[in-house]
Amino acid sequence: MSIVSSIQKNVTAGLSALYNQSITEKDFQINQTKPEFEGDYTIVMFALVKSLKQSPDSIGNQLGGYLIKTYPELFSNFNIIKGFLNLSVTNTFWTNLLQKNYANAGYGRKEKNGKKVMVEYASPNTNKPLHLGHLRNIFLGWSVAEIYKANGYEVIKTCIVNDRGIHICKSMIAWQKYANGATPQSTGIKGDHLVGDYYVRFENDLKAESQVLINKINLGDLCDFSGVALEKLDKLLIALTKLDEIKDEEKIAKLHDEIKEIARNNTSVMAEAKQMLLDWEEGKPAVIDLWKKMNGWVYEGFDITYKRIGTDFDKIYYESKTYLLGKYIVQQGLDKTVFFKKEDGSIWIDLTADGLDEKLVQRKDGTSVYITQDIGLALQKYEEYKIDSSIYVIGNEQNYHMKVLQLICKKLGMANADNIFHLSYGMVELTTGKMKSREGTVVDADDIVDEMIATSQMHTEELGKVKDFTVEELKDLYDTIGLGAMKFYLLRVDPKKTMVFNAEESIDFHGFTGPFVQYTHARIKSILRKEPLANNQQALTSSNLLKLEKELIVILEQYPEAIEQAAIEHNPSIIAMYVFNLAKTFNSFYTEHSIANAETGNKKQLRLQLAVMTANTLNSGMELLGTRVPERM
RNA sequence: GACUUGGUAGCUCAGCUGGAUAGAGCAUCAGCCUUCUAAGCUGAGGGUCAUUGGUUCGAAUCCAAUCCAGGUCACCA
Repeated sequence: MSIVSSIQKNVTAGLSALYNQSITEKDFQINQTKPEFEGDYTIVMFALVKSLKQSPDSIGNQLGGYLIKTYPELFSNFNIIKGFLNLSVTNTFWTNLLQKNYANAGYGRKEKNGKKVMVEYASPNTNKPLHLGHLRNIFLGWSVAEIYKANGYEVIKTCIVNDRGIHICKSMIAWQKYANGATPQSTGIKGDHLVGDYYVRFENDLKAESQVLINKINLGDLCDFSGVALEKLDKLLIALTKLDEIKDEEKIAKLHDEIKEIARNNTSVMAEAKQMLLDWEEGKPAVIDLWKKMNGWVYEGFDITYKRIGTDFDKIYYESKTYLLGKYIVQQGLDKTVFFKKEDGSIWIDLTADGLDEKLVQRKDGTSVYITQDIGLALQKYEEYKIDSSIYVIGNEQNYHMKVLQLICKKLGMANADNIFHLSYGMVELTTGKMKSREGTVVDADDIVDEMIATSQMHTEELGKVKDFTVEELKDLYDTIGLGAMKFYLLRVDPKKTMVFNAEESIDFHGFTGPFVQYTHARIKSILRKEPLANNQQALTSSNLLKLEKELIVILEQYPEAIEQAAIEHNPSIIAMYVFNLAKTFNSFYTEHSIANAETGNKKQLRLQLAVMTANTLNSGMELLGTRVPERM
């Protein structure tokens, strides 16, 4: 049990003994005492004044007196300042805590709780390489998985590959046109990048062709259009002439976007892509073969990246397989009247009673939409692994989609539908604005990883501390530091929030960064190589603890709580902040006090234990962030 | 327009289930390496917590309104 909960318990017991009133733990708060006051933990008396009908100081005095009398092994002293009861914890408590846990590598981690959770992350499309946004997603998913493991869950890491759809057809069309049979082998280009290049090629063609159409439309020439598209265009153009007078720029831009969309859909290249999608669904061998070939290149490319950044999956799902299950479930749901069919044959669910709209789950031509396969997959996950809960690491632009998905699962009677959790994370923006693939401002994952590793190499060489390392050891160290910096940078921010990626800041290895934490660890290991801690040490007599010694133990005591909180909030940044705080405190301690030349043998022993426990905890915490810590750097 | 998320130091972020004088890192300035790794440490300056009102012993935190910014509202995925 954490010290705060012990105090909570003791205070509740004390209050009921003193006042014969049942005060619960929610009726008062325990905070850490501010450094300018004496004491370790503070209880605010004001909250109790009303129910106990006494002055804050009087309650404080009685409660403080009771606590040190009743729990002398825990509390040594108290004082009251302006209604705040400050409690001092005995040195014995702190040294005992240190003695008990310093050598425990699993400190802070919980026993298995028998529950299974699935974490879905990464989930890329197979038409272009991974970018910075994917990295945030992947690091988050991995870290949350580790954090859940540390909390006693059995975790299954999974990934749904969006390998089917118009996007991959676009790459295929452009490849057929321009590639002359080029392959990753023949060009030396990583598979995912090669396929991505042809996707860009397609988009360029599409842009050029649609621009011609837009120009004609702007001149009032609609001869390229017919049917529904023509009708829509007519309406848009009329709306535009009206708005020109009002000068609502936002609305005008919106209308122009709609025109652009119609133009894009009316191009010959788009028609080719759509035809290819139909051919794919019909299973035309030539299309399927090409699809398999190009997807294969992408997977090879992804695998290289995954391996490099140290991520993997226990199970990979493919959309090309799950969509059929989705359609099957939609049929079943139709029989159960969860869904209903419209006259044109399309299938919908009515969510208006839940404050949402009607949502299409299957097109009139019988093909599945995005949510169809998600329904199938959600069910399949539960049936295949008998999981208790399911975490989806997906960007916040899909909040609505996930809300709908969860609701549908519930209506279909899925047992654990309430335990679907959407870990909704914010976009990664650049200092120059948003990343937009169409404008080529996307930061490529492989590039940025290269850059981070190169930077770590540069710094390491400049400092020249590991000149005796072998080539392999050096390479491993550069990877450890470069990736450590990268992961820490992306994980140190609350996942929910949009974050700004500052290229200059990201390669800074000082301050609130991964390398700072890694450095602290290496520093401790260096001491321990010279001053190994003997195993069979007698119990320490709890002499006076210095301020920084105690501060370190106090922070170490909070680690289990941090692990727990990180899981509750699905938030690795709690661990990042914790580990930084611990490293910072150790560094202050390190410069103030010598370990090797401590004043007494007893002190040396205590400080070595502190060093060992700090190193263990830094290692453990960084592991939860998917990051290694080096022995030397 | 509806729904939703955010606005805290020059920049990037903590703090938000109400508590004492609002914190880090970067950047700026001033110091510290013949003793355990200076990727470190110490100190200084830097704030109308978007604005206004309310709730109360006490508000960055809760409530309301307003302003600003992002996201969603597809028979795309």
